Amino acid sequence: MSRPAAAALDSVLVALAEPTRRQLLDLLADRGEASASTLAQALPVTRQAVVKHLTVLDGAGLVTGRRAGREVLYRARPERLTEAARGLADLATAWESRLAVIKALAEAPEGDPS
Amino acid sequence: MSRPAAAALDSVLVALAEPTRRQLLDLLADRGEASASTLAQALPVTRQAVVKHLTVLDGAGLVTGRRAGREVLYRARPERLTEAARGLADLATAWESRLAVIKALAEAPEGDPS
DNA sequence: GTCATGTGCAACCCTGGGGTTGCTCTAGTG
DNA sequence: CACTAGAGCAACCCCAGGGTTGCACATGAC
Repeated sequence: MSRPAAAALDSVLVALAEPTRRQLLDLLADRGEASASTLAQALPVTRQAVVKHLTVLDGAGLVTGRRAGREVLYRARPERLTEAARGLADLATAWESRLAVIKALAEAPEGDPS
Repeated sequence: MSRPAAAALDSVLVALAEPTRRQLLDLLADRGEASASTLAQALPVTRQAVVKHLTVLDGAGLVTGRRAGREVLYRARPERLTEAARGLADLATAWESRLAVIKALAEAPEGDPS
């Protein structure tokens, strides 16, 4: 069941790996909704750069945009973040069990009944 | 208390954003321990590339290496992943509460007592 | 001792993507 | 209507970092 989620997780991780994008999400969490132009004013980058980042974030599902008159307002989507967190947690669990198996085998009595 | 954790989270996210590194972690979870040379044989990249990735992963605390004779054996550290997952979950929660506040304000009666 | 295997370091190449500028187009405002 | 503020597009710059090759160094095997 986690197979299709892998790609989604990946895109979220890639999106979150960028400091500027993290900042953007932070700003959005603060303001609720904001346009690219507005967000750009709070950052040391151009509106265009912000737009690109928002595109990436949108691709990862971390953000949605809605048109309001002549501007586009974006807002954060915490659910996706939650899902990503769950994905990572699941991964961690999977690793742990795999490593546990290995450890068990290593500590098992030598005479293995092959 | 989550302030210093932010940097750690960032390094983990950056580390995990790389497909090859994800694969490396997967391999390590499978084998328990492995050297860079061994890991490189299972991937379409050079040992040097693997070494670089392992360095990054080590920097993020996702992996540890121990010297064993003339080779260095690495193994995954699921705990760090778990911590990262928690970090993301906390972030998500923070966003949600902030957005909830904003929404509440938006729906509040117009006559704000400024 | 010699040989083989594996690590460590350094220089280098090259693509991806973060960032910019410049322009056009659209939609509200006077 | 003319004017303005914001979105959208495209070309371009630049560098971080993923990947490579080549060689020197260390350690176990013979």
